[in-house]
Amino acid sequence: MTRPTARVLALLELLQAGGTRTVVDLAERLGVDQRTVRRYVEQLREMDIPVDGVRGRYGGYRLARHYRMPPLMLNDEEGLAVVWALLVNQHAHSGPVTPLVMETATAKVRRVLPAALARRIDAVLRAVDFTGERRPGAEDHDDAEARPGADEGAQTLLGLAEAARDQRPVAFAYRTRQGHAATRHVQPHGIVAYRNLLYLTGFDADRQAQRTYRLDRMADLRLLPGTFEAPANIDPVAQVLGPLSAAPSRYDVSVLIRADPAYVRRWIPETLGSVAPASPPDAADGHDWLQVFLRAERLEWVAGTLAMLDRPFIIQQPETLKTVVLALGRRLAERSAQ
Amino acid sequence: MTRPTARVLALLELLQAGGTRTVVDLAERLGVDQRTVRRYVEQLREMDIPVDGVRGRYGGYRLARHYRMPPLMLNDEEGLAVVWALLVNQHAHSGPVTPLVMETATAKVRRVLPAALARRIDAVLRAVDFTGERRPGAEDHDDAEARPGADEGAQTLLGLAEAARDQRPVAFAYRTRQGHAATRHVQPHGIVAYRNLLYLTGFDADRQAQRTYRLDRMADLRLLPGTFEAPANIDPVAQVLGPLSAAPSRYDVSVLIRADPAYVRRWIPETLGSVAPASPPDAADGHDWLQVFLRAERLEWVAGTLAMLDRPFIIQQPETLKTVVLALGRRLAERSAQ
DNA sequence: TTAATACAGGTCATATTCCGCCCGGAAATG
DNA sequence: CATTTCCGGGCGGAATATGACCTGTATTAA
Repeated sequence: MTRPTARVLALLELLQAGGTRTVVDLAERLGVDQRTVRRYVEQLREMDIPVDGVRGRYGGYRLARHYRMPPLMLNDEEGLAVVWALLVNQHAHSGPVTPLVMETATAKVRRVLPAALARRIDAVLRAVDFTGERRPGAEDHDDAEARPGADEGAQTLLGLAEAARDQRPVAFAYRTRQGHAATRHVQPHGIVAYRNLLYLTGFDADRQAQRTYRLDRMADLRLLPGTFEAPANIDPVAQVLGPLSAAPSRYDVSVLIRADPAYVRRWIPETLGSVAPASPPDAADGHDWLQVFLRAERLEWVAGTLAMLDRPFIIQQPETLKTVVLALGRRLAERSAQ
Repeated sequence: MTRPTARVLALLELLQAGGTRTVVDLAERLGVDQRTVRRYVEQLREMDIPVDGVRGRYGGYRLARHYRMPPLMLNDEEGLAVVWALLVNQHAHSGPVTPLVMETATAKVRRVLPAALARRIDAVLRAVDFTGERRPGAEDHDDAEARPGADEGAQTLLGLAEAARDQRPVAFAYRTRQGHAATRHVQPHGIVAYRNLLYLTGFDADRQAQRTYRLDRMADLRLLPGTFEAPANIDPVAQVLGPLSAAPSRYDVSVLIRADPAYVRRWIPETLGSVAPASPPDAADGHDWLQVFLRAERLEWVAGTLAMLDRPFIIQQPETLKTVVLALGRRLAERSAQ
């Protein structure tokens, strides 16, 4: 019992006995100074063990009653669902928490599962190999970028959600795309999960306008005093998806493509364009043609997609797209000749 | 985690996750020297915590099976991690269990969380909108297909994992790509999660050959009597990825591309090809060029990808690819003229 | 057999931490 | 109001933890 670690553990055991104990009492039993007992309590709290301090006469320290997880009565499928979900997320690393947290959470959950189920699930964990693939779908984002707020991701999400629910304005440091950091004052409306990223929509008090923010670019979230009135008709999803598909300097593209709808859909997600059967301009062959509308930031991307599809197409709009496709065709021809 | 005390307890937590861990692993996780980890183990042993040391290759430290520290409550981040993972999986519907099971599991987990945390997480669930996105990355599979075995997916996975661990042969009904159903007798070796699908690798007793099966096409899994000897060198991952990237009628493609590696990686996943910096053939500009090797089933796909990338490239191999790219370029030019 | 892996543990110089002892403060009780 | 109890800052010296380096040994694969 000469080591601090052992004493902290002993303190935990004392508290686990139940009831409320004063610092004086604890200090005597552990053979250390009262101040040291307080420091130990501090340590336990840092380990997320909820030690309540009751002030005043008849006060003392006590353990919050639900510091142990009650046994989770999950059946086989449910137990697997929980562990599996954690595992997949850990590998994909989407969402607001780090893989490390996923791991400790998995361990804790596993420990409260019924022994028989735990053993079965261990077999699964050992048998299954996850390929090292990254989750695709990051085309729209610069993923190379570091995530400085990754550790506090959970707190940011929890805090924003509560603020939105309670209609309380928030402030946070925001790193813009250019790397500048600045403080934003926002009335949070909703949070949208899209393509493995989280976005906050809200009303920017400084700019007096609706804005969208990426949660992984936020830091130092804090509540501001007061409340706000949430506007009636807000659609956070539309607000997030809108700018992504209908950006300021956008092109409305209209093309006919002779292909299978499902095939086309592999390259043009729903959020970017519509795909519908169409009758061809010349009545030669009566079907197979699709009318595709889409909005794009760059016509080069559209040209590339048309090339990737490698199906007959007819460009209707805009005229410029024809030039871009022609240019791409020439570049390809040229390069292939080398 | 700067305190020694906290680190010792953290080590205990790590060991409680189960399994055997090496000192190197533990030292990295705790951020201390290996010697220090050994000292920590010593401390735990002094506290009568039975830490077994397993020597030799595949050795490591492990907790004696009986010892169980009371499972601590999930903290904010961990609670969020569990619920979030379930939620994401529910929407993406990957893995072996149905969304309905996800839902009941989520409800049960939510109920054991401390009230304060449960309230915070409820706020998150209410605030976050999931866009209706399907998980991308399904290009290789026919996802439209129904999943008849979805309900028993969990049992199939659990059963196969146990069979693989215990080296017991199994039988199951298998629906082939053409829709035929037939019974297979297999010695299960490993399970691989790839692109949201699960694959079993094993030795087909009837065909006397290594085979790969999709778990979502299996039904009526049952154990067969007897055991089998698992071959020494099996690599389930390679066996699953092999046929996908190195198909029978394949092309070895070698190109130089002048672009950013991360940019190229968006279109060429790791499983399909390698990307490495290269010196250009003409020493004109000394950098920026990447040497890309990839294997493809169809050269048209390679040509489309080169078009999509829209960066300067030089085709090295195969000669045929030049023709294909040239043809694509001409088609594009032609179509854009209409 | 040899090589590789991984636990076991000694020693020593140097940080770092821990501890007890101050202190003033805040909250509950009566 | 006084009392009890938690709360936590600061300080200096003692105790401890740490990393670097080293030798040894058990186990397994080739």
